[in-house]
Amino acid sequence: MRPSNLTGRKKAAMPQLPESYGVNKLELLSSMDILQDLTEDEIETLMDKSPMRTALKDTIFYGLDGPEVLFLLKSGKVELFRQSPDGRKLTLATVEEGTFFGEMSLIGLRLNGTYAMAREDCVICVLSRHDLESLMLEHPTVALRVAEALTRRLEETRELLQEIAFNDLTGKVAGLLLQLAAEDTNIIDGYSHEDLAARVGCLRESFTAVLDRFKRSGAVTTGRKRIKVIDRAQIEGIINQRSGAPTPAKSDVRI
Amino acid sequence: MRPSNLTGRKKAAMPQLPESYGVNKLELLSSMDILQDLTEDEIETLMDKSPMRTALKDTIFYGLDGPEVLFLLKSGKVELFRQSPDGRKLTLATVEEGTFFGEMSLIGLRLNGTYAMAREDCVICVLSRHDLESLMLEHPTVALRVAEALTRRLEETRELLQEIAFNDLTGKVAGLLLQLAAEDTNIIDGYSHEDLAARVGCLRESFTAVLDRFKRSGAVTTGRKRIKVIDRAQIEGIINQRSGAPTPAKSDVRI
DNA sequence: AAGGTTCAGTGGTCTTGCATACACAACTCG
DNA sequence: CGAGTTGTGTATGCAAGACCACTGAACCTT
Repeated sequence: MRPSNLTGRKKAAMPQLPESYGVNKLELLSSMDILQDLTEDEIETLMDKSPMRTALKDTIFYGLDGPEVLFLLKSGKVELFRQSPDGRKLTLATVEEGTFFGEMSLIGLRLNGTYAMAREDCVICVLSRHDLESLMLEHPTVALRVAEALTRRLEETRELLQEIAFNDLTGKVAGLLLQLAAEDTNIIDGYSHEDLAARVGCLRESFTAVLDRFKRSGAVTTGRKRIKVIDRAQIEGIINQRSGAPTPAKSDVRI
Repeated sequence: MRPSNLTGRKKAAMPQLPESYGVNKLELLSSMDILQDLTEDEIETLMDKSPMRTALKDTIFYGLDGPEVLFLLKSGKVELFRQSPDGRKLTLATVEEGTFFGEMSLIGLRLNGTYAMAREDCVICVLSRHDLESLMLEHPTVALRVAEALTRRLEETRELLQEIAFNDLTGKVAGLLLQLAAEDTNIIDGYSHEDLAARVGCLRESFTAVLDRFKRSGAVTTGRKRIKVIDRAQIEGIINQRSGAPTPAKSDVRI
């Protein structure tokens, strides 16, 4: 079942969200992280230029084609992922509302092999490369925010890279569980084993196997599309024993 | 020999580079990618504020500690890497002259578990977080360039991630060879098997084994710290057959 | 020239995780 | 309610790499 269940998605019989969406467009835009320093007027100007779109849950709305644009995610949740020729999927990042993606437009590239899938119904605002550039040039604070956000993501991606490179599967899964478990409830909800496997780059079966070991040792309990972390400390133990922890490291610091 | 040969580096009996370095400081700064839109005057002002340092080849000049600063690399080559508790090393990126690193200072963080090692003698200019921010706010073009550079790196890191996640070792090595081989000569020079293994996250022995297979099939020839790619096409074939290639992919593009 | 150190090449064993193949449970939708 | 779909649990063989233990060659230093 490897080769792409990406196609067989449910054609949600959900009403197409109306263009205006009934919500204050202004309010939506001002909630964007990178626009937070703009005045209402400035946002309004921007508003007029940038079309507002919707993407239904579980649809891939951006693939290999598509224009060079920056997406501002107003509401919903988007997953960015890549796919290997044999259909394996790797989740690069999950984008939450209030921020952007498609930053490749900054350097005149498309999302470039990366697909974007709505994990929830999404309201998205589209900014052309040109508009984005002038926005950044006219409002340095926006540019600064963009740089900050990009830095944060670069760091996250590096973290992920380190985790994938250093940890064995058990460690990766442990890390993922800790990362995803809600702070308060310690529950991971709405992800299938298949989804989670894609985030650590392994087979679904392998994921299930690891999770099963955790379950047996009492670290988690599971239900359909639901994992509850019981013994956080134990899982942290697993991950620390294998990687990530800052080494004292005897470096010749000298500059 | 796993646990850190990072210590036993050669204490190069090389003359400490003079502070001024005999070269025109102005010229150096204006060769920076992110500063290319500044006037000479502007660069001169900046110049006075930012100290100029040198780092000798093979020294780690930034570790877990250190201040929140942005480094502008004037000349030389810097390798950014992480290390697992058991001493394995993973190279995140190699920074070439004319660009920056230490961008974590933008969000008030240190390099954060990342070490920086000079692979060649380096001349580096240091910018405090505050100076960087004001520079970006006063000169939007600088901010734009920074954002562009960050985007490029994010993309590179994602590419690397995909490569590590999808390819088996053979594929990773193939990708690395293509990436590092000089365009003109097709030679990879100055890296030991140990270095290269660190970049694909495997043991030195495993790297040697893969390389040996390439050698036997006539795709490369080798010498001490020197690999020559003979049959580029063949190596490309290996990598493409396994990953990365854009899938036709039947996406429901709909927005 | 001698001794030490860094590189490169090899063989053998052991573990991990992939591939594959089912079985069954839970959910969905007509 | 029933059929199809999606999610989860297991078993088995197999291959890739990690790990370990050396060998010898190239290079550097004195």
